[in-house]
Order: sequence, then C-alpha cells, then structure tokens
Amino acid sequence: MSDAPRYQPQALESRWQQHWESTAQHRTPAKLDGSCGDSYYALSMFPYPSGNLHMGHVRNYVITDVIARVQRLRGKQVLHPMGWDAFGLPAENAAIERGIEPGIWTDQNIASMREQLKRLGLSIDWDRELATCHSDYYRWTQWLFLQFLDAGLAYQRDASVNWDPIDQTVLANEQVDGEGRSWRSGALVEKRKLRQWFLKITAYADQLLDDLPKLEGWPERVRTMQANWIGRSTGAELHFEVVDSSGAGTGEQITVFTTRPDTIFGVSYLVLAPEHPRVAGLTTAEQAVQVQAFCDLVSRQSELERTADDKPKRGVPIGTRVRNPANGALIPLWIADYVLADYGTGAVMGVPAHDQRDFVFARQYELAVQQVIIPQGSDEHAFEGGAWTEAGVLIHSGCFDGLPSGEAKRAITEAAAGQGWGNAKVQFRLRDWLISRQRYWGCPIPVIHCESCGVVPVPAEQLPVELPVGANLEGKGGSPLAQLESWVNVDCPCCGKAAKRETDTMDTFMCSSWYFLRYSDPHNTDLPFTREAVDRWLPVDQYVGGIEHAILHLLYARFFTKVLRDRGLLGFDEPFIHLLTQGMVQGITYKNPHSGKYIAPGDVVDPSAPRDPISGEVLETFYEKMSKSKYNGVDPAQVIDKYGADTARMFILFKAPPEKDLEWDDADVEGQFRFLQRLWRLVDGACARDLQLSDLGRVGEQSATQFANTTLTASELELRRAVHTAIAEISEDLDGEYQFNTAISELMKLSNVMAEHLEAASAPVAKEAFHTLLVLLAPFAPHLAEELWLRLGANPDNNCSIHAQSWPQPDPAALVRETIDLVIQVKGKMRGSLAVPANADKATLEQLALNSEIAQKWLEGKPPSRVIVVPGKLVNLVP
RNA sequence: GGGGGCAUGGCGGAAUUGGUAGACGCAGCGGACUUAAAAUCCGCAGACGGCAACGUUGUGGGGGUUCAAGUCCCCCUGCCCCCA
Repeated sequence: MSDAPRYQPQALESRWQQHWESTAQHRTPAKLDGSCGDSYYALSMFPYPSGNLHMGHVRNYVITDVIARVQRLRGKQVLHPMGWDAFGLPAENAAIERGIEPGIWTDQNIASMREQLKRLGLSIDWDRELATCHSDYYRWTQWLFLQFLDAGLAYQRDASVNWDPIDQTVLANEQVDGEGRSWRSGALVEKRKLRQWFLKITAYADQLLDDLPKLEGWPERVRTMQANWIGRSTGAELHFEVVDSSGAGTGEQITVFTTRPDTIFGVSYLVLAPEHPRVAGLTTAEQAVQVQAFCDLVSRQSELERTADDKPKRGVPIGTRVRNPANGALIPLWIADYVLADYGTGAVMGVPAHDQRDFVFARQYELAVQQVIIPQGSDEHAFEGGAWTEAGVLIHSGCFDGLPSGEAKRAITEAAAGQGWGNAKVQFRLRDWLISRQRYWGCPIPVIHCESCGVVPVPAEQLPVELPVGANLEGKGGSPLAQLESWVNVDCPCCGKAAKRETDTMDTFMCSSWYFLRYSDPHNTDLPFTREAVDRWLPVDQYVGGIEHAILHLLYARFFTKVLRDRGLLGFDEPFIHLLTQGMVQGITYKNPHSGKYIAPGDVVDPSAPRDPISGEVLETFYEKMSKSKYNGVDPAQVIDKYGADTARMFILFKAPPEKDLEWDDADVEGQFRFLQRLWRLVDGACARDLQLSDLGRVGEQSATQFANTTLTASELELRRAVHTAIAEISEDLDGEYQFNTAISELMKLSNVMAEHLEAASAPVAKEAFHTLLVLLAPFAPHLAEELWLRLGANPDNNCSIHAQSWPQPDPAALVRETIDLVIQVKGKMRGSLAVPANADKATLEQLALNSEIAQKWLEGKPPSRVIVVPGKLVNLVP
C-alpha cells in the first residue's frame, strides 16, 4: 500500500470549515456591481431552537446550501442566511419545569444548534444571523404591528380561548389533549371569551387568492391547499323576517349566507349556530330548557366533531318561526351543531332536497323536503340516494320555473336585491388572524390601554417594549405579564395619566412572517429594513422547507408582503418565487403488532427477520418519520462523527428526490462513503502522475480550442465525452427542477469512466476531467472537493478555492459521436441494433436497416409495408 | 363525499416528455488478491424457458389510441395528502 494519506473526513472538514470562516468566504457580497439579475437569495425555513438538530433540518439546509453554492459557481451574488424562530412554548415550559429563564434557555439552544449546523459545512453568512426573541429583532416586529394598526388592519374583539379552571390560565391548543383536558392539571378545559387582537387578513383574501396562479415556481398542491384554505364562495345574503305566534312580522330579521339562492323556494327551515347571538332572544319559553341543554352539549364538541360528514347532525327547534321572503311560507327556526357561528352569518337556510347535510337533518327530524331543482332533461329526482346537489332546472319556484339553476342564482339574487330581502355576497372560509397569546415568551403587543384615550400605540421611538425578566412562570394564575404590576402600569403616552400595558404577546407566526425581509438588512437600527435593501435581494429566489407550512406560514408571509407593499415599504407582490417542499426523513421502525410497542433497532438481533427481543414475536418493519417515541431517529452528529458531513450530504441528496420522503438506510450511507473514498483514490492516482491543475484554464472556455487541433485517442475521446456529458446532465438536473439524486448519479458515472480511462489519457485531457469532476462535486461535497482541489496542485489562497471557480460549460464538440447504435424495431419490438454513422440521413438509415441481418431474419424477405425512421434513434419496420 | 397525487426488479430510485424500460446506488451471487478475513478490484443479475445463441413475457389490474405507450385517453383496485 502506498503511504498516501487516507480519506479522513473529520480532520479535513473542520480544517476547511475554519479556513472558510477565517477568510469570510460565505460573506454576502456587500454591493452589487452589475444588475439586480446577478443576485440570488436562497433561503431555508428557519428552525425553532429546540437544542437538537434532527435529520429533517439537515435535509432542509443541505438542499438550500447546494442551491446557494451552485448559484455562486454560476456567478451570482448569493444571500444565504440563517436565523432562529425563537419565541414559543417550549422555552416557557422549560422555565416552568426547570426554573430556567426562557431567554437563557433559548440562547443556550441556539449556541448548541449553531455549532451542530456549522459542522455540515453550510455556506451560510452567519453575520446576518437573527433570533426573533432578541429585542433588536422584535423591536421591528412591534414596529410592523403598529403599521398594521395604523392601516386599520389590527383590531380587537371577543374570541374564545381555552381556559384551565384549576391552574387559572389560558392554554394553547396544543396544550389541550384529545379529550379536551389540560396537559398539566388534567382539568376539563373550558371555552372563555376574552378580548383579543386580530389582523384583518380577510381584507386581502381576494388578492391572496387571485395571485396564486402567478406563483408558477410553487408546487401545484401548495397553491391548491392555499386556495382551499381561503375558500372563496360567491352567493347571496338573504333576509328572513321573524314572525310572532300569530304569523305577523316582528320587524326582526335573520340573515343567512348561501351559495344556492336558486333553492330559496325549497327552504323548509332555518338553522342558527348554537352560539348565534340571537338564539336566547328568539327562543320561546317552552323550548328554553331544551335549547340551553343543547347549547351546553355543543360547547364541549370540537369543530371537527360538529361538521364531519359521518357524524350525526343534531339540533332542536327554538320555537320561533320566520317567513320565507320568496314565497311567504312560514318555516321553523332551529339551532344545530353543524352550523358554525363564525362562518358566514352563523345562520343557514335548510334546503333538504338540494343539500346533503340538510337532507340528513330533515330526515332525522321529519322536516319537509321540497324539491325545486330537477336534473336537466328528466322529471323528478328520487331521493333514495340523498339530495340532488347538482345544477338543474327550477320547478315550484314561482316565476323562476324553468330557469337553469345557474341563471336562477343571478335572477333570484337580483330580485332579492330589488325587493330588499337580500344581496349578492362573496364569502370566504378564511377568517381573520387571531394573533393574541396570553403567554410570556412572545413578542409583546406594543399598545397601552388608557381610560381616557383608549388604545394608544407605543410611540415608535419607545420601542422595543421589552419582555420583563422575573415574571411568574409557574403556569398558573393567568397571563404572566398581567401579574407583573410594575411592568403593566405605565403613563399614557397621550395624556400622561395612569394607564396599563397590553399584556398579550403575539402569535409566533407574526415573527416568522417577515424574517426573510430582515436578512436583507439585519443590522439596521433605524428601520426593519430599507426599501433599497429589500428590493435588491427580494423576492426570495428559492425557498426551501417542510410541507407542514404550506398553509399558515406561507399565507401569513404573503399577507405581510402585500400589506407592506401597500405601505410603500417594499416593491413586490409575492415574497417567494420558487418554493421547494422537501419530504420527511424516515427511520426504520420496528413494531410488535400484538402489543403495539415500538422496538429500538439496536434491540433487534436479526434485521432480516426481526423479532421481539423479549417475547420472540415477529415484528412489523416499516419506515416512519423519525421520532423519539418510536426509537427510529438517527442523530446527525453521530453520522458526521462516523462518516463526515460530505457523506451525510451526499447520501441525503442521492437517496431520494428532494420533495419525496427519504428512507434512512445505514447501508446506503456506507455506500456514499465508499464513493467519496473512490474519488479520493482517483486523485491519489493522479498525484502519483504529478498532474498539476494549477495551469489549467477555465474548462469550456478554453478546452474547445485547446483540443480542437489535437488528435485524441479513442479512449481520450470517450473520457472527454463523459466529462462533457456530465456537465450537460448535471447542469440540467440543477436547473429549475432540482434533481440532486440524478446529478449525483452522473458524478458517479463520470468517476467510473475516469477510473477506466485516466491511465491512458494525456495530461491535458486528464486535467480537464479532474477539474470538471471537482467543480461539479463542490456544491455537494464542499470539503472533499476543496481538499482534492488542493492536493491536485491548486493554489490554496482564497481566490483559488474551488468554490470560487466557474460552473463549466459543455463543449459540443466533445459530445459528437462518429457512430451511434441504431435500434432496429420490427412492428415496434426491438430486434437488435446496428452501428451506423451518426450523421447518416433518413434514406441511408432506412437502407441500412433494410439490408441488416435483423431485417432479413424478421421480415423473411418480404418488403415492409411501412418504415418509420427516427434519426439518431431507431428504425421501425412494419411488415 | 369533493379535489389532488402516487403505483416501475429483493430495495431506493432512472428513463429527450410517445422512441432500446430498469441508469446510478444498496442488498445479493460468482471470481481475483490474501495464510485468512476485512478492504479493494473484475464480472453476473426483472421474471420464465434454454447448455447456449436466443425466445417469450414484463412498469398495480382491464380496455383503447398509435408504426411505437411506464409515458396519452377511459374504467377498476390499492395507498397517501388536502378540504368537508
């Protein structure tokens, strides 16, 4: 064995990481010399600093890093930042459970995760790091909140919260278990009304929906999910007059929203949500007890239980009747669990013949079913299968009879508007964004409540409203901030009288709705960012993160962007041009199907026939998202310790396409490590030949002329073809749709051809091959590429780093073949192939094919009835 | 129930967007090197039949369009996601 150094990634990687850091290699370029087209913003969704880096993070950041590195090699000035989504419950829980100050706990976690991240060799500009819990960041979150307030887009109203009656505190939804009990006290959680802050996202619902088609760089399904979430439906509001027991109008009205005004003549009852404010007033004395009991019952149900299709619908009549404005019929007023108070008007009209839920409800309570729409071209619809919910033609609808339902919607809405009993209405499923949280570890809402001045914004120059230290974080007795009198009591900025601070903090989605803007100007102490800085770097060219943020985070970030655009703070409509949603990282999971217990892979003796180590029962084996409780997690640090970051990066990118789930497999990791070792040995061989890269110019620009007048051997031609094929294929794999897995397989192919042909190659051809291989490898395995680059004689100073090279261009001349394999098909089946000149024309190919032995054999001497020639590919002979 | 997606060897996954199915890798088998093992290198490998040349068959199932279908159309089955 030679005494050449072995591939030892650990020492090599930390050496290069230090070198890159000391030479500030990943610093964002300060000024653009050229046009804005030269800048590129690559962004990962920032993590919550839990303290532990998991494989899902690794996959996310490695993908973004490769994209950033490729763009740098392509000559772009790249912004690739990182930060921390640092407010949130876990820090507060740590305080409750272990008495650690949330800020200290969070900063410790950030420090440890930052170190773990750095071991991955990510080309992040750490100078732009931010944490949402630091006051130099949340100061601007507060400033932006005041922008919303000023724009009339922030307001307060009553809304229900989860209240723990034992601990006397508000709970977040995730602190309430499936049975509606507090995670800590175990008490049954109650709904309680509190005055809370909302952002008026519904004011932008149309824009958020209408701009979705512009987002061509987003996965279709994310756009669909957002569209469904916004849920625009066009219909009408219709007013029904309340009548007294004698049937006389009381002047009072109930307004319903419906997408089917064409079915107004089929309304046989009206339903209010149990929470509808008029329920109490309209309930008759006889029904009062029953109605109250029903409301109590419903208040304990979740929304899902109430609205799921397969759950029974329940309701009670409240005794009062209303008049159908279209035909004057008197119909009963009900309350039912399937109607929600905060959608539409909280009241719907019951049309059993043409709505499935109404149909089920009517059958159950023996309410009238009046058909008013019939299928086109038929007479009556039989109601055995349920309601007829499709379009059709109107019957029993007075002067509207015979109209198709589409036209009838318009006509009836117009009639309603003309006669004062309704109007056209666009309704959204999207509701305003409740941003108030009655918690400590969040961004304080910067307003002051004054008895004489009302809600007073904290003046901008007094920001930030800092979180006080020393709050009571025992998780009891209400909001921690509200209990701190010294913090709560302030002078009103307006009148100077005694006033009180708002004690709610913001939903953490507020903090993450603008962090990507702050990275463009992270140290600004006068503004959240300058218009110049955001417009230079944004919108984000490529955003990478998990599909779990497909709706809320991405919708809120889009909402912020549009509001800030309207405030003149930035100059674009959408924050993220391209979005890549990466799949989960799954670990091998063993489960005992009888006991339901998960078994750690370490306890499974024979993975090919896994058995329970105690009972000996045969185990189920499958891949599932890594989690502690399933013992199927793989710690990134351990993988890096064993194989190095480059192997981990290569494995993650090669194992599956980025948007698909990835099954972690130790054997495959080993395989990647072997590939990198092969590359190392390949360079060893070149070092033995004393190949020096230092005098080789840029591949592509010079190689074409360099090799044009030289006679190359067949082996050299093949090697050059492999080199330039790899350039072409990998360039394509990294363009638009990111196919890292096939890009890496092309690297493997190239290295296989190199291993075969390098020995016989002249120095210039060999150098070109190495130069190309290493530059193409650099984004994926940055440490190894840099090391091999150095070993092959590149100057080690900063400008000569492999990461400062240019992405190679394929040389078309190198791709040219003299002969190609022409496939001969007979009646569409491949019957053989023929070596033919690559430039042969159609007629020649046809002749060559007809004369071939293959044709003789399969056509048995008869001339084909038809011949299809695809030049460069095949000839199909049809007998 | 509505909308969307997916289905390819033992496994992960490739396939100019209609043109040689199974690239690349993992696992497997055979060989070389070694006292031996590991590592490494070379070779084989969808299934079926055959000593072999070769043939048949084959991309969840069924039908269709086409000279040619993993790819396009229709129906069915199974799994996943979102919305109800």
